[in-house]
Amino acid sequence: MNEAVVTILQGNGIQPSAQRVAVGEYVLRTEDHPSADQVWAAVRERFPMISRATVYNTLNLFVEKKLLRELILAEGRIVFDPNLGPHHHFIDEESGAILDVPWDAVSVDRVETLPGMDVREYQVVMRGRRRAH
Amino acid sequence: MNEAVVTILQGNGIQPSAQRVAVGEYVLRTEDHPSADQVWAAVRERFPMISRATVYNTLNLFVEKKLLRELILAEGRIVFDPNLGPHHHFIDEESGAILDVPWDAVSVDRVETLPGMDVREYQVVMRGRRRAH
DNA sequence: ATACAGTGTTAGACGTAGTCTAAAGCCATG
DNA sequence: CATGGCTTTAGACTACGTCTAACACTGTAT
Repeated sequence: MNEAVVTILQGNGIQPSAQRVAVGEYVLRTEDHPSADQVWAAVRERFPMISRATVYNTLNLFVEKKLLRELILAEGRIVFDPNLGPHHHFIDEESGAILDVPWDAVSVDRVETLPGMDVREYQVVMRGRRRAH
Repeated sequence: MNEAVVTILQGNGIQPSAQRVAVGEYVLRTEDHPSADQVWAAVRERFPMISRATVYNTLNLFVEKKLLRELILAEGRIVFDPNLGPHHHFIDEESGAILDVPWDAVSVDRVETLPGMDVREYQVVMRGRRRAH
């Protein structure tokens, strides 16, 4: 078992079972924005007998305990983002890949003053093509 | 048959069948952001024998012909937005309602200069609570 | 050691959203 | 009124996610 992940789980009030650690080892480290079934597939490579329900339960538990954030911006699916700090998202229309965009890379104004709305959080969602830079 | 809708469909190269006009009468006028099944339910009230597949086919046709825009920001579902001009979106966390926010109500800077990304379109997605104003 | 309680895991059933398919219907044209 | 092309239909199918009920594991009290 990975000690670092065990510590993170315990620090957030989660019993570190073998299955939860296996899910955490993958999903808390990845730079991707995997869907639940992608997490299931990745974890099964090292833990072949883990069940679908356990992976879904564990992901929902991690979201509840704020180890992951749920994003709803890819094609009709929920994906998970271990990057908890505020940031924006860029979706590559060619591959469907979701990239993080640093919070300070774009600036947004006047969100706080919208009439009739208490904005608790916001982000810019961009779509386009990746290119060489 | 609603003449205005018939004209819109014909002007966009769509044969105005009775079913397509019925879908158009609802979805091209609404201020809501209905899901496909909500459109199906609404249209069936006046056209009870219309099939699910026809509604889905028609919505996809409208999107392809640019009469509707597809949004992927509600809870795991695709919704349709007849407001084609650029605008932002506010999601009321209490009710799940999606509200349009005028393009000029917020300002966004430096999107064009992101290294490695050709941004073709973008929008600000806000979440929070509605309040009296 | 043994029983028990509480937590976690499992397979599979289920619900919902959306797509696909094959057959049938409609309608303009010759 | 036969033909061909487009449209619609019901239902099968797929994918994603949740739920359920049984089972397994762990730790504590006896």
